[in-house]
Order: sequence, then structure tokens, then C-alpha cells
Amino acid sequence: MKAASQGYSAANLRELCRLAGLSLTHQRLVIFEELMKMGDHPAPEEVYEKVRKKIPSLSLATVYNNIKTFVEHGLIREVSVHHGSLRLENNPHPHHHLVCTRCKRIEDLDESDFEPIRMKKSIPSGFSVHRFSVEVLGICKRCSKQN
Amino acid sequence: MKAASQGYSAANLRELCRLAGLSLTHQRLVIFEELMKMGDHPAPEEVYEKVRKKIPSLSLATVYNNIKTFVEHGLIREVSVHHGSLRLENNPHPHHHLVCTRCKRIEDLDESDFEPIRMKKSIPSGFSVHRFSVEVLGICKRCSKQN
DNA sequence: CTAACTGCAAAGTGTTTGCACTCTT
DNA sequence: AAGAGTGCAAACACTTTGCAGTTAG
Repeated sequence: MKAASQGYSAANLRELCRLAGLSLTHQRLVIFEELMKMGDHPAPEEVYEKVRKKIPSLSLATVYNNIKTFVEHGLIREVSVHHGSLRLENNPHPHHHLVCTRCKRIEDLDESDFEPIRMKKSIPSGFSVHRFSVEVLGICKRCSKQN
Repeated sequence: MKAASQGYSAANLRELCRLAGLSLTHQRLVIFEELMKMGDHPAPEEVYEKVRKKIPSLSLATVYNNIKTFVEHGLIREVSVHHGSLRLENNPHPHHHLVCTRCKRIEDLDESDFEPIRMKKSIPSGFSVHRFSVEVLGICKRCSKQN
């Protein structure tokens, strides 16, 4: 069962697991709690370090397994669909991306297809902006046909 | 020497290499040519397959080495700054990202800090859009101080 | 001629998997 | 009890590196 991908608090994990048909193990609970506490888009290894302080016997594989489970059930998201393999950009024109989250295909969308991106607030001072990149995420035609 | 990151045509590679202080080898030329011909945000392995048809003795390591060189000199770009390691998203609120391309740090920017993203053209039919994600790319305060 | 580049194999990362054991339900 | 989850080690996929031989400038 797939929950809506909105993100959840650790307090609700019992209920979330029930809905998703997942067992609520101690490890799973602590992994989720720590994950939710970490501000900075953590990598699996960093989650592992945190959780190990509470459950020293925990295995890194369990962290990976649980992260995968969480993502599959929509409890958390990955920042980028394209970790795992380097993908190269050879389109010299300013453009954005149409990304299928299922097959990972990336199509270019010309920058001129968009109204200019405007911010209401200013960027944190000291950060020098090079460019804006918009990703339009969803499921492509081909993939939605496939079931 | 660092060229502007605008993308270049294969025809100019001789000049680009000269400016960057790079040797223009046959392998390098063919890798660049093929790369520029490939439409679909290729992975290194795919570039390798293409180039091998023209230079069967080519090694995959050479493809990787050259891609790295091209990226470092701004001749091509990587699609995502965060290939290499999974990064997790635990912020349940709709938001965008401020990404430092040097240290790879990701900060959240609330969706409400932006004017709504609007498109002039419509998305290719059949693609069902789930969400828009904006990445504001640049160099953070800390990194710009560091040299 | 010299510095840069290539090919190969070996070493490194980050991630997944098979299996026996344990825990949740 | 039965099925799901854990820990471990081994396997994998992707990428980098060291080194000897080759090539560009």
C-alpha cells in the first residue's frame, strides 16, 4: 500500500506502518525518528551513525533496507531521482527538466516555455546564485500505460 | 583554466582544449563528439558504448577520466549534483532547494518564498505532473570564502 | 623531449542480496 | 505459528587510481 508522499512525523509511525502493512520494529522506529530529526538531507551513512548510538548492534544493511521501504511507501522522499549514476548534460541552451520518477528518463524543457522564476524573499546573503533549475516531476506516458 | 559553463559544439573542441591547456587526443575528440550527439542525458556507460564503435580499444576508464575533465573545465555539466549518494528528504512541507555546487550542501527554501511557477506551453500530453521542484544553484557563503 | 593521456587491472565507494536467526503480529 | 525484519558477509554496480607504455605539442 502506498501512502501519499507528504512526509510524516515519527509519532505517527505506528499507524503509518499499520496502514502500509509493515511491522513496527524497534530498529525501524529509531531509524525513522532519527531521520526525522536530522535537518540536512542526510545520506544513509549519516543516519546509520546517529542510530548506532542508540542501537549499537544495528547493521548498515538494515538502514538501507528501511530507507528503501520508507521511500517505497511514500513516508520519505529521495532528494534526487538520479543518484546512482552520473548523467550528462549536453544541451547548451538554458533549459529545465521533465523527469519521470518511474523510468528516470529526463527530457529537456526550454527555458522560454516558462514564465520567469521569481522569488518573494531574497536568497540567504552570501550565496551567489548561478542559475535556477526547474524539475517537473511525474510519470511519463509510457510508464503510466505500463499498469 | 575554467571556461564558462555554457556548452560547446564538437567543432570547437580544438580551441577549447587549447584555452584549457588540455591535449587534444583522438579519444578525447571522439568522446566529445559522441557525447554532443546523444540526446538523452547519457550515462558514462552509454557514451562508452557509442565511442567503442569508433575506437574499439577505448577503455571505460578513459571515458570516465575525460568526462571528469570536461566537467571540471566547464565543457559539459552533470544533470544532478547529487549522484553518488542517496540523500533523504524529511521536510514534509512543499519546498524547493538551495544547492551549493561546490560543497553539495542543500538548504530548503519554502515554496511560499516563490511566485508560483507558470508555464507558457503545456507539458507533453500523457505526462502526469506530480510536482515542481526548483533548485537554486550557486556557491554558498562558506565556500566562496574558502579561496 | 616533456607533460599529458591511455589502457589495464586493481582498489574504492555506495548499495543490495542470500541466508539463518529473531521478532512482531 | 507465520511472515516480516535483522545482521552478517558476500556480491554488485559505478567510479577512481597507480602504473607502464604511448602520444600531443
